[in-house]
Amino acid sequence: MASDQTRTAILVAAERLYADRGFSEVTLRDIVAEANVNLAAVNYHFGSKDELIAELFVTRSIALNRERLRDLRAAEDSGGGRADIHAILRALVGPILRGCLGPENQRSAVARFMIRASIESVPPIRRIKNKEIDHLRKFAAAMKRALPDRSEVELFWGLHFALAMAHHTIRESERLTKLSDGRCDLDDVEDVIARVVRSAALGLTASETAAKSPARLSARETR
Amino acid sequence: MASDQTRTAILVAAERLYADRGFSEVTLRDIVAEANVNLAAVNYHFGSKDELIAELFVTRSIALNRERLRDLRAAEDSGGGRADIHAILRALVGPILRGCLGPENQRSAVARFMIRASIESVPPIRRIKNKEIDHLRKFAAAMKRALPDRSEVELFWGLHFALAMAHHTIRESERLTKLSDGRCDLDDVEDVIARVVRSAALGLTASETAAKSPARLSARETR
DNA sequence: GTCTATAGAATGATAGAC
DNA sequence: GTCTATCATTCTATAGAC
Repeated sequence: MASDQTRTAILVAAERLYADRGFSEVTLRDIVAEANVNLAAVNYHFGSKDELIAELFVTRSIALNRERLRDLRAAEDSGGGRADIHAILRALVGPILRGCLGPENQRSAVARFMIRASIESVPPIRRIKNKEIDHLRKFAAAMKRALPDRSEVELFWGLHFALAMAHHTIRESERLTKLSDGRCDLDDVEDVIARVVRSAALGLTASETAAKSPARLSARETR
Repeated sequence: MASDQTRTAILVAAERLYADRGFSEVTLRDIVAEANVNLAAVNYHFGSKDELIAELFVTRSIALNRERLRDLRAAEDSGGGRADIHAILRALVGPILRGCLGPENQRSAVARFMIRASIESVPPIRRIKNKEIDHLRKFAAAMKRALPDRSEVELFWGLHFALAMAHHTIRESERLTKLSDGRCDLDDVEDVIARVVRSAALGLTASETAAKSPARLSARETR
């Protein structure tokens, strides 16, 4: 049972250090020093540095996905099995944005770790992300119920763009703040969520005819 | 002058290997073997592994930014100093999407390198990206000329979301293909560009009143 | 100036004693 | 399960040949 103590100590120390400094800047020796355990303990309990990162990320991803699905179910239940498209998109992007944005000092080690995982795309994390497709399919299905007249291709693109805006906002929050001289307020998380949801929903509900306009031929004379 | 040969050989080999395997999977020894030069030559010509990556990325970024600005100028010139918002957004996201999407076998080592740079966000590349703000300001200014009635905050968010959709599509193209069972065609680059431009422009031109709706209070009972 | 050979410091991983 | 000692590999730095 002493094993569990060591194991947990490593996980806690690793998450804190990765959140603060990033994956590439933290060595196994840093982690074992912070956790007050032996260097070989990491390899014994997790197998490798990559598997340690993977375990951390899997744990946090499961919690995030559970939160998303709870919000989605709540939205569909309150709509009698068919949720509003805004509520669906809000369930998709709300939890991750709430965890990763907001005033600096309020962000937990958990959220800061997830930001790192989003920014520094290391191999073990990429492998896990590729398995999230089943989870996303549940949202695609809910969107189909909300907008039965939309083609599935359009729905997939809308889902994709919603995630794009949410993740990019997390990844590049610093740049957006600088670019706008602080006028874009990234600490107002609910405002950010509303913007992402509104923008993604607009693309899904606006008249489709504009999509195939010949505008694509303008402004290009070379190549 | 033999220096230039060695230098160039290192750059060519490094770009090819990084494009194929990713930054974390390629060692300096792999690069010097591919380039048929000595290990220390890398340090002599570039100082460190990070500076080699930085030089590669800077070169490619400059070329990309030049292409973007050329498209932007062309759009503004043909509109008498005020371009259509669609043309501006197209100049912003078109060049990078054309370089990084399209049929697998048509993607050059250059484009594949830029994809890697976009996916595996290593420290030297992050540092450079943070300096791109001046470049983006030129697009923000053009957007202000195109939509003088829009608040600057809205314009910055629109610019940000356009980049979000473009970059996320490059990063997660594989996942979108799998999620949609191949129904979202990422080889049709001009269609992807049209979708991104349309979606971003919609958010900027649609009636603003919806942005601050009370919908943000729905579907959340906990936390 | 240009490049090579070689040494140094640090990292992830492992074998084997306890 | 835990720990010490050690390995192979990596990036970096430098002395000195051409």
